[in-house]
Amino acid sequence: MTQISATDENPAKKRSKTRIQKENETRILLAALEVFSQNGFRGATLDRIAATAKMSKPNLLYYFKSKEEIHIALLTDLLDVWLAPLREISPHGKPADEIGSYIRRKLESSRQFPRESRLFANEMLAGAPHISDFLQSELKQLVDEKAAIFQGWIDEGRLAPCDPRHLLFAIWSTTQHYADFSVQVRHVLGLQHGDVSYYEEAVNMLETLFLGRLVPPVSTD
Amino acid sequence: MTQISATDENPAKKRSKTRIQKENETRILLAALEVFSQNGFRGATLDRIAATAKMSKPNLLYYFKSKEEIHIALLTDLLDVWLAPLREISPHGKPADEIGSYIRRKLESSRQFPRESRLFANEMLAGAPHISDFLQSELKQLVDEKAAIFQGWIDEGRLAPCDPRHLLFAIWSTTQHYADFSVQVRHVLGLQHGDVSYYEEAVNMLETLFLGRLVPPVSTD
DNA sequence: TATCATTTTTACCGTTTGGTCAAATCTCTT
DNA sequence: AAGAGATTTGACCAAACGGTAAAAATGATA
Repeated sequence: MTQISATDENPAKKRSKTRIQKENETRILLAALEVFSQNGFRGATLDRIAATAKMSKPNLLYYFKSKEEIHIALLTDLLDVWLAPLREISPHGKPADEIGSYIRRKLESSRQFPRESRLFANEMLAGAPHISDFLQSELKQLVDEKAAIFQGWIDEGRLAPCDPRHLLFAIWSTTQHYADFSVQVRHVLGLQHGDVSYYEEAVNMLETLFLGRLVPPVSTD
Repeated sequence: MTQISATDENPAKKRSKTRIQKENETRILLAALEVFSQNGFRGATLDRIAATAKMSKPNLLYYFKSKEEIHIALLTDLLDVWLAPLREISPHGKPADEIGSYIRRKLESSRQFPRESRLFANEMLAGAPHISDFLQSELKQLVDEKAAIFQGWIDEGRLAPCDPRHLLFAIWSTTQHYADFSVQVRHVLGLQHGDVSYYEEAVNMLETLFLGRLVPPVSTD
């Protein structure tokens, strides 16, 4: 299985790209994102991607050699975007500020790139056949680094004792949920297709959850 | 698109089932769960399901008329299991007890039925083509009911002000994450394939998160 | 053990799938 | 306007796909 790292670059193999080349590659990747994010790699078909891109299948294959190459191109683009919000966490800020703004960044990322989020989720569900190297190297390293920051805050008593990496899991899952499970969210809230007005409520909920006290410390119970 | 409700029952259409019938249907559903949960409906193939069940494809189709029928059988079985932990939430308990035990039930469900969780997640990512009716009726109704309980606690000052339905989303996402994204969890934690020892840490994290105070109310910042 | 229903297999069908190829068309530069 | 390179198309292919038909094998029962 072909693997990907976040820092992949194609070091000037061929001549610079034509206008048509750039346009069509963009169209193809956009169409492929739509299809892959709904049906996963195996569930997606070149015919469907080509139809979505309003292009013939052989024409599509003129720009990308195979189905897998398209998928890999999408994932490679994704991985940097994926790490960006996490990279920004700084050891110098206040815990509440850093965690709060991380949550807002992740939530904003979910709202802006729901299909990218679902693409990633599909890859996870399939067992990460294309990005297990990335998970074990780049991601693990970055998580270890940021977890150390959290641990520092915990040691200083500025953050409740908890496993920092599981704290990250909780932030990832709650924020990405609004993209990956948006159908469920909308149906349960009684919203129309495409209505993403729930993101404002989501910010409030997650700030209450991660920064506030959900169950009052002194309860009447 | 064929739809499913949680309360589907097949009211004695045919004679009672043979021993072989029961055995083989079980084998097929188990194999199908394995395949569907990894690749989604479109990504799964009858050949692969048959191979996993160690059975010829026509033999498999002797027990289930079509690929969709197998999928529907799996989802139907799933939906009741899915609602069970939520149903148990009682208005008479203490908020912390009720929420805490709900989290533990959901987490236990993730540990015991990770493939079922991924089957559900795949259906969500695909836009819930088979269970949108379920989401809009049974699930929404139950969520409204339980959200009212939470709202009652909020009104009495026993639970921090928050949108109860989004609180449920947060619990769902964090608990199901350990099944749906288990590859990522294991890789980030540096665990081997199949090692699910992280569930103990997960319980601690989620109890701290939902019941405790993550960022101390009075901080040194 | 003969009988009948259940179960399994073999051979197949039409369609979809990922992908190729060569010819035709278009675009850009001179 | 011509030529070269880039782009697009239609015709095609082998394999995989979901599914069928009928015969063969097996199981239960009397």
